[in-house]
Amino acid sequence: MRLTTKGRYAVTAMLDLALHGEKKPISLADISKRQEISLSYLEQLFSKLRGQKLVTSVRGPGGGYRLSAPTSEIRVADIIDAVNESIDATNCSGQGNCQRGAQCLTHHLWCDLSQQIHEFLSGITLQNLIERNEVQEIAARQDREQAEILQHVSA
Amino acid sequence: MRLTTKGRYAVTAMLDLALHGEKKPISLADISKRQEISLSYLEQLFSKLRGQKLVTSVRGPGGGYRLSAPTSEIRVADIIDAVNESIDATNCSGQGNCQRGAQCLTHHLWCDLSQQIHEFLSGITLQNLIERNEVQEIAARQDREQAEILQHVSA
DNA sequence: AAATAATTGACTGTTTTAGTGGGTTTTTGG
DNA sequence: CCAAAAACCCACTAAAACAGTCAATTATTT
Repeated sequence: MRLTTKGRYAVTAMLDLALHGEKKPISLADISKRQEISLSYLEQLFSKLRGQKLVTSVRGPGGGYRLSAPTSEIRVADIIDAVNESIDATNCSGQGNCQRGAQCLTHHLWCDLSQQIHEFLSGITLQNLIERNEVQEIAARQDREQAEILQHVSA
Repeated sequence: MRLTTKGRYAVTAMLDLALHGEKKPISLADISKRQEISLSYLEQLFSKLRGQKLVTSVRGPGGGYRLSAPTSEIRVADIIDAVNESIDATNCSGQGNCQRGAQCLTHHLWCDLSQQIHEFLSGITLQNLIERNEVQEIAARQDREQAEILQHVSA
């Protein structure tokens, strides 16, 4: 099982989209600045997210990405799955052939753990995250910081 | 966060020890055969398990490893920790400095997830695993298989 | 003395991560 | 119409971790 920056970045970027993309599509360049994730890396991630139909894209100036479903219907588990970070904790991908075709001694333990994690992350939608106070506060801070940077540039 | 064969092997080996090591110490060679884990790799793992005082060692013929506590007091989470597979799902090791000293947008989510997993794996002891039917059955199968191999060798 | 088993440490091939860089296409605001 | 904005696509890479091997040494017991 893996949960690395890849999955974390994907969820963070999707949450950024949920917070800012109500009206117009949001460019990866914007997300890159706000969340401090490299643009090229975001492109890779969004290629997968688009493949799994979690977002839709609009090309050209003023374009960017949109969520392809309401925030209350996009679950964290879906996002992590989309970027190929399996939530599966078993070695045999749940097949039960971990020891010469049969189950290894701890097979059931990892199955139970996988299910536990999956239930937890499936129970959390982007909407749930938006409603949290900490998320609101951090988002506000990030918006302030970006506004300051824009001032510096224009000055 | 990572959960790979390293952590899985460690738990499997410890469970093997719990199942077979009631009277005499168990050699890594035995565990290696039963659980099909390379001996050299087991040596690495047990070096760490010993460092965390989860097992004690006895050198020389008839030696091997013993659990250093009753099976009901060794939790799966302890074993995974011991082999350096952090159960922490955050990028900042829980420090909250994921974005230029402040918290990133999804910091709390990963904290919650970490806690969830930790609680789950802390709630399971080796004794709990032993008491499961599937574990008993798989252990019995492994003992049978090893007995057959011994017959082949002597024949 | 010989065999057993832990202990130690260096070394290695492979995979994944976390990117970078360069180019192409599509679209639109001016 | 056209230059710029943005998605899209592909190849490449350094570093780390994983999963393991190999060889040598030390301690203990029969």
